[in-house]
Amino acid sequence: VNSATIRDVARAASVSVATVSRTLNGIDSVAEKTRDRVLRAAGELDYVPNSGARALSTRRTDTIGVLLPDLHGEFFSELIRGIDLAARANGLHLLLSSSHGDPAEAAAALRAMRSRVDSIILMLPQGGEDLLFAAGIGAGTGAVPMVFLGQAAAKGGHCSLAIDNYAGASAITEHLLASGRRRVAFVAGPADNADAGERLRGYRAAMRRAGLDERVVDGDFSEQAGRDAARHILAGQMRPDALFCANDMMAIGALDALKDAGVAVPGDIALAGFDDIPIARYVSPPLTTAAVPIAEIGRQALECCAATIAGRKTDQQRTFTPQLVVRASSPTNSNHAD
Amino acid sequence: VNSATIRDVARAASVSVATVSRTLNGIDSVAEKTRDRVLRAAGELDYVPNSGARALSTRRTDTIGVLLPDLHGEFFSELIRGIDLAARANGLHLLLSSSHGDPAEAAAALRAMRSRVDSIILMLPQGGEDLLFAAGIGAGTGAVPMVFLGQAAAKGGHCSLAIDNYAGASAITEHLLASGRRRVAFVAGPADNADAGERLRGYRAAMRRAGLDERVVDGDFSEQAGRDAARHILAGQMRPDALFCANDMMAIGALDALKDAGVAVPGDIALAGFDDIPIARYVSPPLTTAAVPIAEIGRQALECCAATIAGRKTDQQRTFTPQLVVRASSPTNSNHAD
DNA sequence: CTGAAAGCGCTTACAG
DNA sequence: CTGAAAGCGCTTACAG
Repeated sequence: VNSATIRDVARAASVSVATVSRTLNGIDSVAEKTRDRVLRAAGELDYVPNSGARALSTRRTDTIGVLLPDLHGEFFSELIRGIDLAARANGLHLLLSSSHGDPAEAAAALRAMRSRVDSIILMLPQGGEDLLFAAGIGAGTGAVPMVFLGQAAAKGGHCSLAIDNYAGASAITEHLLASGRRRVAFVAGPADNADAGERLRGYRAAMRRAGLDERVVDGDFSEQAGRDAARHILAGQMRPDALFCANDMMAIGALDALKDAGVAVPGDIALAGFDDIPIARYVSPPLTTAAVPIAEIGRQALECCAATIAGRKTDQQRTFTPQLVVRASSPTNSNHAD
Repeated sequence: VNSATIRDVARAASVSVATVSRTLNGIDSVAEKTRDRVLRAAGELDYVPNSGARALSTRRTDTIGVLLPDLHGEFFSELIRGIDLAARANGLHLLLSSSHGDPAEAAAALRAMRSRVDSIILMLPQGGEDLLFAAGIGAGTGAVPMVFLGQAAAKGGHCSLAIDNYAGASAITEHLLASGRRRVAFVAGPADNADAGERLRGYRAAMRRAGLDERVVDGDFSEQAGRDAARHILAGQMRPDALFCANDMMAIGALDALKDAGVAVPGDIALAGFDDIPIARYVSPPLTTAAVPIAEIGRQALECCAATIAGRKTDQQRTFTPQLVVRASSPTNSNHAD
């Protein structure tokens, strides 16, 4: 790769490299005429500063690292889109990586990112946050500022953007109950996932308040888990009249299994999910869910990074409350005859 | 950011920085004892080489740039996932960017990426390829090797992975005709999109071979465009008995609009899409489509980058033929009474 | 307003 | 087998 260097530009414009640097960085007073000459030379040579060299002297990479547990599906797609949008607006690059749910892998990825980014947006698969800090990552002054996604509490002065899963799950459950359902079952997410835990807690609290027994089936956020859960429930004796899945993907899987089994939704069983991923409105019947502003969270995460880099603020915790979206899978005025 | 530098490690191990470098890079003969000492020191200091500095002397960044027209939806999500998978396997980082369909923006992004990556995977929105080369990007010896996605022809020794859209669209159209449909309408993709153009060509050829009139409605790959197209067609006089959308998202939009209008699918109108994005099988009825191995293409694109960097090969053109997937939206034995 | 020079943290011939 | 030194391409006090 033989691109032009700052020296080539300096030579072409008959100035020192210092002057080229100053001109291109828009700082310092550079004579109008000199400036023009430099700019023209840079343009003709199609000069683009070498980012590695620049990073070496400025200690800024203008890059944000993004570490996600997975890159699969609509949720992460939306999140990345939101992050990308804000990154472009801030002139920042994005270094993307996924940890595939393995905390050790996440730690390794974080370490590899260290010198390549100014800040990191990360979403940890499990309660891996502690693990991370135990590994010495994120602590100390030498640490890269981080923005945690989906964790209720920010540690050591880092930003954190969380979803009020408890409130969202309570709202969904209450809606199902208000529509006349009584035997509301819940399909849980991964046991070690904080978001999933809160959703479970929200469901439980709402059932308790209504004086009803809870019914929890295991799941792992995958569409297949939803399918399995639905089958499991149909095989049991006390068939529920409503099924609340901890995320939309599982609800979609469950919907499929229910249809296969000839169970009417919402006629026999009302169905609800969580997230409001784009597909949610296209399945049939459209899915009731708790809408999480995914792209917006991504955008704010990036803005948080940008602010931290710019030295404007350091930490900040924000919680997004999901909005109940009632669709045909669980109509409000349930004509459900029990 | 005060991470340990190679000098710190050298000091701690009582050797020169050259020896540390050699040890960590696994090259050259380093005495067993020295090696152990260096490794221990590096471990204790949690040393990670500064990537910018390393890139400066090796001219390798171990990073692959990915430039996509958009980051929205399942298609790109799958693609990125495939790329990421292979990147991890090859110890490569991913720098992600989207051009939002603007060729000028794409050129700027490419330029900004230049010094940050060893190779670039890019998918151009329009016939922007020519535009790119006209802008001097990708030409010459100083150029970063690129892998083109979705373009039939590789330029200047770059790799290219393409989809045989023509074959896929022909197959879909022939399937619809074979199931007894005669008035097959086509909802086109963006006029300036090469993939979309080929799909249109495939549809046209199949209709011509069958001696039938074509019927093309404009679209742009968005779900909304599919909805609009369906409405447009229902408003017309000659109502088609099959609708073939240039991609799944439009088919899903069309499906929604058809349902709203009380039109039975496939009873009144058979429906087909293209891509086989994950949602395709979850809509009701499940969508007939031409399956494109999206993640696999992403994986191979990355492998192509890796191979080029390693100096193994330079160019290569591969074409993937989509596979016809018949689902309930257009059953083979159509009980369609015309 | 501009230039010479040091320094950012690495790698790699070149000696020894 | 190991070290001293040059060099990668930038930025930034420090002089002038």
